[in-house]
Amino acid sequence: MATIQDVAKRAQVGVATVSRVLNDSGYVKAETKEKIQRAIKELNYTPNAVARNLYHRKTGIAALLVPEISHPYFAEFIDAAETALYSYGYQCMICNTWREQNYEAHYLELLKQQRVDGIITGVHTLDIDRYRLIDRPIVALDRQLGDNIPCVAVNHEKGGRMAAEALIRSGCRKVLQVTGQSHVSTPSNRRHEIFEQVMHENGIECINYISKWNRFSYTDFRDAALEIAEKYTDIDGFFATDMTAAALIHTLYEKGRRCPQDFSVVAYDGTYVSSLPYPSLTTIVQPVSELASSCVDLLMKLVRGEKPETMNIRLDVEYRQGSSTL
Amino acid sequence: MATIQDVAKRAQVGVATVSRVLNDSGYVKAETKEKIQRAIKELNYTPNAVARNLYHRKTGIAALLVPEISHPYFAEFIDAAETALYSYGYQCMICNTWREQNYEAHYLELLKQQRVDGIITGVHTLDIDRYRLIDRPIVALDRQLGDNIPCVAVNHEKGGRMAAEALIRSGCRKVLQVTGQSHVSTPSNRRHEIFEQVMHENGIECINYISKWNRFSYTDFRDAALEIAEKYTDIDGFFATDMTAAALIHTLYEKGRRCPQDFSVVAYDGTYVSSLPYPSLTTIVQPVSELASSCVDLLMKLVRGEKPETMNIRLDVEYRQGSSTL
DNA sequence: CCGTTATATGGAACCCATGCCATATGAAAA
DNA sequence: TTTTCATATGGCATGGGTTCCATATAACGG
Repeated sequence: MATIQDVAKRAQVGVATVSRVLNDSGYVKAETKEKIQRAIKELNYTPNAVARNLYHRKTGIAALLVPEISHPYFAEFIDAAETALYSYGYQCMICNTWREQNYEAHYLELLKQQRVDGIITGVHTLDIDRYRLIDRPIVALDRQLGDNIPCVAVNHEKGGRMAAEALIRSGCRKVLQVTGQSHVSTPSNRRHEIFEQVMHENGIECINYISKWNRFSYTDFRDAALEIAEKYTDIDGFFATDMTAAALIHTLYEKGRRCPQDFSVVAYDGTYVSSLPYPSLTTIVQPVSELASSCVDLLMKLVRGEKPETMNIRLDVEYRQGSSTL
Repeated sequence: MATIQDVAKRAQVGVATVSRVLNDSGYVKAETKEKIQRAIKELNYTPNAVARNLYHRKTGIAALLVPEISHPYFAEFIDAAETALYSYGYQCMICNTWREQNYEAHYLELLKQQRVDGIITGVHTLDIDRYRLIDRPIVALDRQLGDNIPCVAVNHEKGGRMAAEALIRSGCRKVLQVTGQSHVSTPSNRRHEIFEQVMHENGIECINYISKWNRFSYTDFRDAALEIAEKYTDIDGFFATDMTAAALIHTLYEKGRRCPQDFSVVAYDGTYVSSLPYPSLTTIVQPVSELASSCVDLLMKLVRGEKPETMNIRLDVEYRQGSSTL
């Protein structure tokens, strides 16, 4: 590919003058400018951003670490984050960690090498300490990564409470919630603690089913739903994320149990998945787009060297009534 | 951040020697090596990939152009592509074009500047000519971009035929297919031509409904489904992509029409969405992961400067029986 | 003991831009 | 006429690595 030297040679000027034209800075005679622009076109020249980035010590790239891109929650998150980054003139790199420490660690190292200007991490497997050594701006989604890394999340306490209350209103007497198997304590796990607490306060038995999958795959959800259907025949209320909730409804339907007549379901997340099953899901909705743009806004602040007003952003959840509860 | 100069100074050696240690090349005394590694650790030094990339004239980055990240088809595609790229030691940049020429053009320019090593494009809005000037390796998903850009797609003719035959087997007498509004002729549009053709061969009336949305949003799909439900009351067979098919089933159900008793539906794509509605969808499945890894394999070949054996890769589609047809 | 080779290290050009500084010209001000 | 300033342009250090080449010492065979 042509370089600025080639352009300078062809236009018979110095590289500095070409640079001035490229960046529209300093004095350049109109005539000279034309000559240079002609040379640029003739050579199909495009400035090398790598060289620019080296000089300016910034890349214009931000990275997103997610456990799984095709999970609807993260797909929507990435979608919104990319759009927000674009509006800041930033490009977006994605890193799929598959919930594995190795991937996460390797990617962090890679991103540090690539000198990305900032990182938004939505993964939870790696130790906090590993993040300390990455001296780039970082924003965490749904995870507390120490004192100097801001955390963006929704109000999961409220979400867990809303879910519990919806099932109680729906008349449930014995409920089950499907929880993740996360080792680290994340804000999002709080919803399960609150959910259980509210149930106990109301004298309702609450079973915690710990999911075993670590891939987003409908067949895994179905398998879990089948196991639940066989093991717990007397549950009349479920709390799970969108996809698992959908799998539960379908699986139990095949066992002859109708939702919402025989049992109720409250889902969590509120991705488009919640409108697909029949009956449609009553869901606690996370404002994914707002989460993403908050992360990006915050990250851009860090990139500019500004101090964020708060290290903990908590957005509100929303209750969306579907047909899976009474 | 520390540079190789800092490391050299601290270890009291030349930068060349440090470089040798970093790249494990040439001769370095064990003692010196240790000294250098100590300095690296003490300074928390990480080599600057931007500088490396500049010298080597390659970035180790590939870019994915997609119309919309959160669309399940593309989310799964990106997911698989990222994984494949990772196995080649490549990082993945994503660009959301929202089906707009401006975004697509702007991103192409940006990617050229950033000197990404390769581009996989899954978007169709921009003129072919614009791709000629991007002298980087490109692979196109589902689109013919001239003679020297390879195209990866599924056998859409077969897909369209299978869909038609499924509806015929299901006893349909008047069918409707929901098509995109694409201006450019893409391999994927072929399925609609074949579908219509097969219907006519069998003396079955076929209506083409051209979708108006250009965002992936369930409410848009529902609106379209509502319009269809009201305008065409005598249709007993539908052909549409997963999400639209789901919306049709739900909307018609609310109008008192049961699937598959009163009408049949064949969906296209075969993302996880097809397992969510009730009844589950009979679908023509595109092997999205294989499409993605084919694109990546092909792109890596181009990056290495090899000539691909074929400029047209066609993968097979699969018929998956659900409960939305008889 | 000397020429040859393996080992060990550093200097400097190179990758491709940017932008400071030096230099040169023409015009306006003094 | 001389000083001053706006205009115009080019040279070169800089950013942070890599690698070729030059140089130096130690080990080895003859």
